[in-house]
Amino acid sequence: MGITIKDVAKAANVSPSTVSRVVKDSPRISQETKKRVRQAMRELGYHPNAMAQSLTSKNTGNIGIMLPRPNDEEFNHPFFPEALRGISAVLRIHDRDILLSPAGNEVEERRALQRMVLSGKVDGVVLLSSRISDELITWLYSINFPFVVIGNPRPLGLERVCWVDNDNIEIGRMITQYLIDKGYEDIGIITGDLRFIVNIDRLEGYKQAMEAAGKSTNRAYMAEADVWEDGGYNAMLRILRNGKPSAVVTVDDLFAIGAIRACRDRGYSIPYDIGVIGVNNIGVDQYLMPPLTSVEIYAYELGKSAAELLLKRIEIGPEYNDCVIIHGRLVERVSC
Amino acid sequence: MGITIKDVAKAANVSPSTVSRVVKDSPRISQETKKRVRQAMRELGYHPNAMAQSLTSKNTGNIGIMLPRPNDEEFNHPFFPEALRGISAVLRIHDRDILLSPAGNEVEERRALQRMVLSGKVDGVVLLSSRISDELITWLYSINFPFVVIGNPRPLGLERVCWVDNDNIEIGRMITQYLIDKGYEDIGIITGDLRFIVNIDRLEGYKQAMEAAGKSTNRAYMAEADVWEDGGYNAMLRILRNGKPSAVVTVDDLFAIGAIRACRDRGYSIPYDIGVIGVNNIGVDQYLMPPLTSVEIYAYELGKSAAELLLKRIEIGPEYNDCVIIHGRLVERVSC
DNA sequence: AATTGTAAGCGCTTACAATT
DNA sequence: AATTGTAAGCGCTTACAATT
Repeated sequence: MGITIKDVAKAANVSPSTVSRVVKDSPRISQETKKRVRQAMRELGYHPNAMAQSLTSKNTGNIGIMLPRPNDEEFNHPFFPEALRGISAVLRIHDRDILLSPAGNEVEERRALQRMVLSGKVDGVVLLSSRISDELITWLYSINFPFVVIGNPRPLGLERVCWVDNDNIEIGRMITQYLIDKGYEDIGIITGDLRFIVNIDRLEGYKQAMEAAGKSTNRAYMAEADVWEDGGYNAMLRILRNGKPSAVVTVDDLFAIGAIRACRDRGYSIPYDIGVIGVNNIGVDQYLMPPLTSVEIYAYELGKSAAELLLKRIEIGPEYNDCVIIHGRLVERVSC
Repeated sequence: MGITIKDVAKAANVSPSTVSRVVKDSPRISQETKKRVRQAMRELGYHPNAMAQSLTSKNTGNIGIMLPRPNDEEFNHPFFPEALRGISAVLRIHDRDILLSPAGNEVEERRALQRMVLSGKVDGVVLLSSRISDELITWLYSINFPFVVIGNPRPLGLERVCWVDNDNIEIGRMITQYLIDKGYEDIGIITGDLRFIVNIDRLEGYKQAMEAAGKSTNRAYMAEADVWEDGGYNAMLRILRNGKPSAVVTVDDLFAIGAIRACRDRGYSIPYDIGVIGVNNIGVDQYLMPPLTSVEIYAYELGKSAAELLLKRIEIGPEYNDCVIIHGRLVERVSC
């Protein structure tokens, strides 16, 4: 700390602007000068001051990420580190850093985002949370700030947002169809919070597949889970109070894990008495008893594509917008 | 974007310095002036430019976090989101943001840290990775930059580093002792990579407990696992090739999950043929078959304490240093 | 003594001018 | 035409001066 462009300039016997140009490797500077300046930089241990650079150049090199709120249970889902990995992979190449603004609740979240954006700490934002409220999206949209959402902003009817998502209706259909093809008769479903589009869509896919197979959906075999394993456990218990489905579609592996436990606690064995299928293909799936059939949703790719779209959006400007849909792949194991 | 302190000054009919003081709620400004200036700020939609503030005030409001490298398998361990939650919880209160520098490998990691620090993008750093090489620690130490490590820097012999950790020798002792008390005879162990202090320590605890009980440790029943479930699976298989221990200590639940599967694949049932115990008390533990006995290590608290120490270190200066040791708590379930 | 303003400076970038 | 320098400016902070 302390060595500035001026010190280097003096040492290399050039003007500060020349040093600045050498730092950015400008073609306007001759090779000999560059050599001399770089030499001086090395000798003095010069490092550009990022804040000064940002102030003058108007870009920060930072991308803001809105994770689910750390207070929410969502935060602990393996999806997020995986998506974050994907984002990191591309930001790394472009020499950008990630800025996280810790927020405990919805109000803080909105304020955190506004501060990040309005105080100029980031060049763009990725909204990595299905619960992300329309509010954040519409606001960013309205001020024309670069952002991309991981999830489907379809209900907002905004034409030019960048987004990346799985085809969750398709995934709902896929897992339901798989059970149907296996010959299961009465197929129930455990969804997550139905204020999330991802859950609405997977449920919709389930309904479509059931209908296409000429099966009626039975409300007694449908339950909305709240939080992960416990939520899945309780939801399954509620279903079992109404009767015994032959199989159960679950919109998330963590729900499936809870549901399986509930079945077992009621004396049912998986997959013989009840088949169970999940979504996400999380790490433990193949080590569960029985190994859980699931859908790989490619969270890493989701993150990667999101970062790529955002970078393009930043570079090209508001006239750019695009979306990427990533298809799931069923991973067959033995739980159904 | 666009509204500066000067615009507000003009609108409120004061000087820029007055506006600046109002922003920081300086006691040197009268209530009436504050009111008037704030009014103007609201009307114009003023937001302070964070970069300019940082440039002049010499602090950024950002804390850098070195997560394990996203390319490493470690990155996907539930420990990290949990520790991150704890860090977030305290940074939120102090209105600080988190800066992550994506790094794919060791070299990039070092460069990322150096850039973060030397370019002045952060006021302090938390090293959240047991593999974090001494190099990073000793460097930060040598330049007197505020940092805290989650993990035990003991081998470096640096006197004044801030750190936070479990007592991993104690944890190793605790889980081994638990098996001994349960009457298990031949107790093996699956450790992780022994270049990590956490693993060395837990192994040490195991040895201490065995010795104290007058049991000899059997190299045939000791294995080093590489990556998580698969690593635990393979390690257990290697042990079973040498014979059948009556129980196995595992330094991580993910290893335990793999190990249990390996036992089952060889026809052994848990806990009747082989007892298994893990460490970390991850979310799925109680939903496993059988539910896994483990040790709660309070990753959230670890993160929280780390952030608190770091903030103090930043505020007070290099003469401050402290460490926090968080004790594990055994969570009894049915796997042993 | 309490309140406000002046002006320099933080460390860069970049339009424009100057030099060869 | 190729290379370098001058100087203003980015949006703040803060020591010091000035005013009441």
